Amino acid sequence: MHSGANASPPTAGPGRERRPAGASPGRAQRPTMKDVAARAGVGLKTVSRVVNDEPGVLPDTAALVRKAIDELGFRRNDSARQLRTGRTGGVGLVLEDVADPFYCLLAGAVEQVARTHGSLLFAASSQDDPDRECELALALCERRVDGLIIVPAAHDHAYLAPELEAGMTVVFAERPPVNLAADTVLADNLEGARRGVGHLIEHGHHRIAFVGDAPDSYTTAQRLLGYRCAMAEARSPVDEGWIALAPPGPQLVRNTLTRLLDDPAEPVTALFTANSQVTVAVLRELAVRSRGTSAAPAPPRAPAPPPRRPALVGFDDIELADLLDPGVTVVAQDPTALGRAAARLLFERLAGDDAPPRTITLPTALIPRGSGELPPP
Amino acid sequence: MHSGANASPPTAGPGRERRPAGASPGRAQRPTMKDVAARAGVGLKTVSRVVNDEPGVLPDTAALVRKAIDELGFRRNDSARQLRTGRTGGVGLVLEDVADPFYCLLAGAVEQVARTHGSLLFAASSQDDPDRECELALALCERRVDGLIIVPAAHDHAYLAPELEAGMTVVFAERPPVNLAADTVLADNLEGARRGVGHLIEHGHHRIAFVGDAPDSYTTAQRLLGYRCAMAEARSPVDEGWIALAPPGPQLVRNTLTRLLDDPAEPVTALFTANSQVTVAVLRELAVRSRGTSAAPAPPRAPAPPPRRPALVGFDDIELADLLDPGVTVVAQDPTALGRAAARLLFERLAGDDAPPRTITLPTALIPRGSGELPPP
DNA sequence: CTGAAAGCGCTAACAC
DNA sequence: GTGTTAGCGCTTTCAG
Repeated sequence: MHSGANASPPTAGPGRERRPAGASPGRAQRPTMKDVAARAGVGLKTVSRVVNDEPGVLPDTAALVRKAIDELGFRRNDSARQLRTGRTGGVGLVLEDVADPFYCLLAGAVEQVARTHGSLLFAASSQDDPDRECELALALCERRVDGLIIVPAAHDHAYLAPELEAGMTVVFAERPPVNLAADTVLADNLEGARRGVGHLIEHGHHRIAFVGDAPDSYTTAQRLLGYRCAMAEARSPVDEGWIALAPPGPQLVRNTLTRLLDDPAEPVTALFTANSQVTVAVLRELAVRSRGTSAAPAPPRAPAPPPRRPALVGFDDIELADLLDPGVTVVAQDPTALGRAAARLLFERLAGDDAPPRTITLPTALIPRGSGELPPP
Repeated sequence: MHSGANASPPTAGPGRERRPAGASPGRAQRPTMKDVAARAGVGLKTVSRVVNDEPGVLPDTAALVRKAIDELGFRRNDSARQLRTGRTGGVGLVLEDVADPFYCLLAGAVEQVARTHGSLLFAASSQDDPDRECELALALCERRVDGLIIVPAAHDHAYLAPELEAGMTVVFAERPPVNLAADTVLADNLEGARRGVGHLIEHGHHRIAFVGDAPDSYTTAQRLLGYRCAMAEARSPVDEGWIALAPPGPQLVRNTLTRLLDDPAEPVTALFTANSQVTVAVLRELAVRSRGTSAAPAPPRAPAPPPRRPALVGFDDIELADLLDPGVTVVAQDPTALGRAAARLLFERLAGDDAPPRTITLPTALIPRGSGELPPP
């Protein structure tokens, strides 16, 4: 094809039919650069130059090549390019769940930064399963992503050590890695919780419960620490019974609230909920309790005294928190900022930054909306 | 290396140092199958067999190979594998925004299905920009994803015709393609809107407004059609002034509501909001109006009569809709079901289904929560 | 300015 | 059972 005999007009060639005899009829074979070169009557490298906008091609030659490309419907095969260049133009993101409204904001930020660097995003959900995190992270390494951002589910990240040694760039977000030194971006969980609980204390509360979920979660542990700090600073003794750590199922939350709020002797007057899932579960239960109290006994004519509602501050902002009554006061961390910082750090590393691993801590914001400013009875 | 001279003990080799002299110190060179083969003292193909769990390798040999793999920290390079096999084990998803709570549910479902087929997910946000959709879709084609799911932003999908011809599998979700025949998964927008508006009519409303955003959006158009159907079926005349089509910015929404609700002659008594963004914007504005009416003039002692609140049914479910007061009645489409159906369809095609393009329409669900059951004044 | 040749790391065909 | 060879489609190197 590349011999001097190939003197026929470039546009007149019938096109090479490369599909093997047995190929399925639906799956057409894609043309390659070689095909384009043949069609345009130029060398392979010239096509490559045109496709990659490299200089040193006569405009006329380039036009010829582009014509062939369009006619053939050629599209460069990135697998081959990646194999040769070593860069994939992709970053991997492993997090708990892409469908979660919190994490999808993080993912969105990562994608946006990646885009400015010409990279596409692999999004993978670990479902908070350590094995799955490992499996996904390694699958992404196998795909030779340029870099990896991980929101850890695993409690040991030694499995990544060989990858780091082999040159993989990894940044952890929201939770730090265990048994591994790597860049990390965190929210200031302890300080945020301290301020949130401090806010309740400022509004006159002393008997404040901490409602969290998994006790072995890093963020919950940090936030609990913040709670203890705030209480200690206020010289408020903590009853260990006020600390509820259980998955936020409706029944469990109900029991917890009953125990905390309906204790005739010493009910708590305020709740600090340790993350958005818990906050929502608690809000739902509080709503049920309100309805249960007011619906049956109070006739609609007399405005029933609203059932005593505990003050509430939640960690993590939640959608429509401002439209609820009362508005939900929260300690908001910014998942977008988290993702953006992690992605930026990643691309700095990819650009050659060799400094020792860094940890970036992002501030949280206290947003008063009503629920956290309710006074004690 | 592979000549007969290579008779040294397999495990004793110093390991090939393949890093070129000028390589940056941080980026180590990854070992290849060839390195593993040398280290284990076996042939390349044997390593390949072990890595791919192919049969026909003596357990002892396999153990030897695995040892070398671990020692070297070998991980198969998927780019090379992809180049050879033609399959990438990746699917692409182009949608408006991965950070959107609606679309991230769709993305989560796609990822979950992909996972059962051993595929990873590329998630890309078009930001509803036609050019960006095109750019991303073609970039994914260049990467030779096994298949592509697109939530269209573009108004013309002819640009994908060469890709389809070349064998790319594409499924459209939520909105149909234009100028292209391809598989599509839609929600029953028209019927959903018809039922939602019908619900308001059943509750005694006749003067019902339709509040949507972009008038050129497929979904808005379909839902408006559903609105007109319902009104026509009820023999309720439609005042074209009730149809508000504008982006849901706060000021615009405020003006719209003022026009619709404060008309002293003939205010509408109910609102049908055409998607979740509009619904939320309207709810926010209604809340402001309530506060504005009750805060200033009414002293806290006398329970001010609640400002007349229009009934409201929204298209799309929204987070915490049940906790608002009143609860928000919605016509819910199931983004997870949408994503799952699209992904399943995609993998059926990849498995060889050659039938002509199909369109799947998914039902919607009317969820009464209070706002849609408010009677007219 | 252009092109031929080498090879990225792997798998598919065949040797042995 | 195991090894050798020949590419996959591209970029790199170096020669015209």
